[in-house]
Amino acid sequence: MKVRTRFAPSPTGYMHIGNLRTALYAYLIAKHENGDFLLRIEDTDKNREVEGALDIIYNSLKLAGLMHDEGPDIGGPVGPYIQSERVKSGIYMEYAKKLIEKGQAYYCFCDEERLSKLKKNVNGEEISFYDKHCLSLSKDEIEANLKEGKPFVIRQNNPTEGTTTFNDDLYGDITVDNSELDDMVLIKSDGYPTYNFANVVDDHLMNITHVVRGNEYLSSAPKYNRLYDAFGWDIPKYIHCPPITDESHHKLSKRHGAASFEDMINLGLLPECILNFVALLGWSPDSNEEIFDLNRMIELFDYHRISKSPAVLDMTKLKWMNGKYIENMSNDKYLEMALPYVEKVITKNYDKEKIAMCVKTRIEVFPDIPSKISFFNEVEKNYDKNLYVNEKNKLSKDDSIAILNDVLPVLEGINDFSNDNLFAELKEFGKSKELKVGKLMWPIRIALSGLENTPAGATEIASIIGKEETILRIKNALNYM
RNA sequence: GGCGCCAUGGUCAAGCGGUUAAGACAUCACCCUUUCACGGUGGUAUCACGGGUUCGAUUCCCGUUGGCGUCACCA
Repeated sequence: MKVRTRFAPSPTGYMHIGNLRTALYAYLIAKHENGDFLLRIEDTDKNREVEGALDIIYNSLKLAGLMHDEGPDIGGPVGPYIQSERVKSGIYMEYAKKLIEKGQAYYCFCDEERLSKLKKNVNGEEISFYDKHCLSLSKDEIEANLKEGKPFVIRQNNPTEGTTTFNDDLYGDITVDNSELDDMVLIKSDGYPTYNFANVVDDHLMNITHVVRGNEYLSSAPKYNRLYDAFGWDIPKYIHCPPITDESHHKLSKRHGAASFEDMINLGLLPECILNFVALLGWSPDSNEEIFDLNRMIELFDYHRISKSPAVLDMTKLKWMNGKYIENMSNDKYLEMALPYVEKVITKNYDKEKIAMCVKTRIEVFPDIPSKISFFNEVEKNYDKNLYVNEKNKLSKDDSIAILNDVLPVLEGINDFSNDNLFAELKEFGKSKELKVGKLMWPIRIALSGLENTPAGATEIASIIGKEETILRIKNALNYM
């Protein structure tokens, strides 16, 4: 049988990073076996509709490169792929009624008031459990209520004794007492199905073979199994994924800063890097590889190696990885992405490509660029004069002043300001003064940049800003001291 | 609170009865160097605890502790 997986988000308006990983794993499971990956929209809660949410889902998947084979936008043989549209055809109600006939579900007319009486408060948390009140309604009573137009829901009828077992490919067999199984609502009073019901019906109707989802569904999975059994349907393989958390082991939330795919994109992280990183949060390949593109992931992916325990998202490593991606980029692609950031701060007529190349191995995200290169455009006024003291080179401030004074006429005499030539000439000059290259270059670099750390050496900077500016900056430095 | 799941360094993790307990990020030291970064070498640091089972447990079983999830007409 062909492997078919699905990503089934509800349109909430953003792509949580855990969701993205779920989508990725579902995609990889399918593609590793040349199967189908489908997109289904679970919009059965009309109160939570968010405008533009659908576009965010499409755009995120596209950006991540997770192209679906069937979905609302491209159609497919088992559509429609939006649950609110499926509702219109009446399928959920139809299947719910089948369940009622089988005695596996029943009408419930309880109102909110009665329901609220069933609630208990445990440690400040509201907990409810339905008491099967409406299960005992006679056929006549039900008919009368229905005829009267009384609002109703349809509930699953779960046994109160015995146990139910389901199997997850990662977690193995999990058995729970049926007394734990609440009679959950299948069809809401507005006629829409709940997630609990719709996902079972649709996964079956769409021939899904592997159900991939977060492990917050682990505790309701037995109830889903009872639904499959009641219908006589084959139960798909379950793969419940562990959560991704923040440093304090809480679920990543919006306030954490970067909980969603778009948050991370906005931070300047590359989509392919985010995908790569997130794949490794809860899964690892057989080999020691850890930087790979989507195609390589498809090759390597074995879902049996997905971990069962939660993973903390480490921003530091994510950024490190992004730096690796930038480093490994072709120069053409790199320049295309870097240049806009360079142009933001460099207004003078310098070689912007050269400047961009200076920072290629020194940035983690593109937005790091401006702060690293702004000195090319202009030296910060009141920089710290103590920078002219450098212990490692045994350099005092007076040494620096002397070097700058000595080197000024030398530079004035050089016309070829290419890096190679400058370096050669200055090295030669240093030799005559018995100055080590490091010691000689230090004050020059400080004078040209006003910074302790720069993305380029003294002569590289000089070659970029040119002779005139180099000499000007050294004179300014001397005046400043 | 009931039920369920989970538990290897600060973090991601490999391991699936016998290992000097991989690798990566972070961290520290040194090397390289025209500063920083990159790169290189090396170091510090992990099997939550207590019982079993076994000739032998990080690995299997039970318990404890801790964390997380769930208990909606949300998904």
